[in-house]
Amino acid sequence: MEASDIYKCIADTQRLRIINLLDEGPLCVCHLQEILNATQVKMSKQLAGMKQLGIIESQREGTWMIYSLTQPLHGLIQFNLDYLLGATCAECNQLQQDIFNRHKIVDALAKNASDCPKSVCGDNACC
Amino acid sequence: MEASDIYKCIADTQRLRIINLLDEGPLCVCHLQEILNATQVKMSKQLAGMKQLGIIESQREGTWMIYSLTQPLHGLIQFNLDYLLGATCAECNQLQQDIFNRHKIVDALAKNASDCPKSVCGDNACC
DNA sequence: ACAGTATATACTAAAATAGGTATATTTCAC
DNA sequence: GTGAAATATACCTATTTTAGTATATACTGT
Repeated sequence: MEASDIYKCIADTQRLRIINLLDEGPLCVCHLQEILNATQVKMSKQLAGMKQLGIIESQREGTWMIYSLTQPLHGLIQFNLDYLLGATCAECNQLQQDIFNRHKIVDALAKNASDCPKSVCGDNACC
Repeated sequence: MEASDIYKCIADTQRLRIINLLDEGPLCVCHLQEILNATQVKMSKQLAGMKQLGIIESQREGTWMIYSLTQPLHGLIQFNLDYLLGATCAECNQLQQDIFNRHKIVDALAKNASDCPKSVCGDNACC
């Protein structure tokens, strides 16, 4: 994975937002879709591209496909994520907001075990 | 200048190399061309795009057009440049090598005042 | 005014990227 | 094995990006 591949990836705001969300923990496609307000196809294709690059990986859980960041996260990615989360700009604020929305959605899921993949909200002891 | 604009810019290795070279000091188009082994048109167009973004600026000196990084350099750019110069990867090594070549070329210029824009090699007291 | 050097731009073609619609695959519950 | 849910893929089109050829512009020295 070359530096330029990483920059190409995070140059797209939505891909950057995906990385940011997964940095908080694994998520399945439909929840990413919901938080980012994206279509299923677009999300699936972006995830496929990022997986091909090796930035993320997936693991099936029933009908859900759970995506997570490949560990250890490439230093350059972590570096930029940290920078952006500490900075002030339209995109940076969006990243913060996404994390907030992520918690809201995962918490809501935690109340309904059947909507809740273990690896997403297992910590919330909901399923 | 949004973060994504910056990433899009440095996602191209040659544009990243231009930024790296200019971080050492101003250079004119033809010397960038020489160091990066690029055609005149390609170089001119890349510089125009980066200037439009506000990352670099230009100043005429006779028939030469001298390009330099707009100060202060955007934190995100400086941040990534520092990271890459301290890391080990194909692209990172290239950046180091470019700086080495830059010195060689500027030093050679310093021996022939007529080839040497003041703002490029003025420090070498050649022109 | 003219020739030469450095750089920029117009125009065009090729290539890469992105997004949509329709369809396929995988798994589960019954 | 059938139907429903979640996800992936094939195929097509629109948009963006890139790079080349030819030409224009700006400046200098004569």
